[in-house]
Amino acid sequence: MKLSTRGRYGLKAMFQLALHYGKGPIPLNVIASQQDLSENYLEQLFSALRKEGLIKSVRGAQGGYMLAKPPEKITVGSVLRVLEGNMAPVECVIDDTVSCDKEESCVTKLVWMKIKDSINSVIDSITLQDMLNEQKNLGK
Amino acid sequence: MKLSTRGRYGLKAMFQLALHYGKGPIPLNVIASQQDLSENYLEQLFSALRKEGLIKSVRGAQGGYMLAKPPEKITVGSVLRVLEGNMAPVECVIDDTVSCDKEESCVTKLVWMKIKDSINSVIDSITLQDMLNEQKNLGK
DNA sequence: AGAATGCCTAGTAATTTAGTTGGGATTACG
DNA sequence: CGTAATCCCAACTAAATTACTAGGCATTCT
Repeated sequence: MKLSTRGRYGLKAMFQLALHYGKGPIPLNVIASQQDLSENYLEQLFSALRKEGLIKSVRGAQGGYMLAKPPEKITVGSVLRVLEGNMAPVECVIDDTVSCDKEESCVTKLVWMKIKDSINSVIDSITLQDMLNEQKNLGK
Repeated sequence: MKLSTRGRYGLKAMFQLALHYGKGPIPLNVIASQQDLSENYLEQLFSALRKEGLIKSVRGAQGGYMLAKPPEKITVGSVLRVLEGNMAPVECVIDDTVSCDKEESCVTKLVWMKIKDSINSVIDSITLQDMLNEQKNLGK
């Protein structure tokens, strides 16, 4: 049960934007080369993040990307959900609609729900600002 | 970040074995047909579970599989780790050895560790016996 | 005008997942 | 004793997903 590169690259890139928050846009190629990623691939991730309102872009020369909101308003969960889809371990616990035809009394479903809730409570409780703070502590 | 069918099928099958614990072996084809799965595929999962000592087999006619330990001694975590590998969301937090070349002060790694710890604390706290108990409650 | 950017869609290569096939070994039962 | 029921194992294949790559258009700063 692994995250894909979308979540991994994406969160790291968002953190870069957070480090630069308030100082104007950063072009994609800068982030891509800092992290040694394909610029075109990262672009796809940023496109999704932009459509969901987490970042905004400035087109044209001297353009680039920046956070659409201050780092304390962006949770890790919101980033990961854009890039990875909902963070449920199985389809049947994504939302509350009954999706599992067979079993009304499915015990494994209870397990999957507990896993889902636990993941979500972690990722929704961490903001980019928290990560910035942790970065400072690591430096010391 | 989804579980594969290995974890999903496998846990459900282990639960079936738990329901039958103490009553002799159940043949694979019974479980496979109950859950409408390929017998041969399920066999691969059981082979792994057997090698890890979670279930044991009786060969020959009237043979089958049974739990190797009572349901209260088998955690969901031990089952999922056999079938899905370690349950870390990224490679770099699987064990304590330094695997990430670049960054000593990698903030995203802290996030991944928190996710990992939270998943593991959930799955290690649920046993097959807990699932049996929950089943009873659902019935009421 | 031209260079530096973002925007978009479609293609493709690599990897992983989810099986399938088929033959062998063991054992209960008639 | 022989046959059917079972587990055991390894190799193959098909399908799906992931991770890019390619390339052209749109916008804007200088």
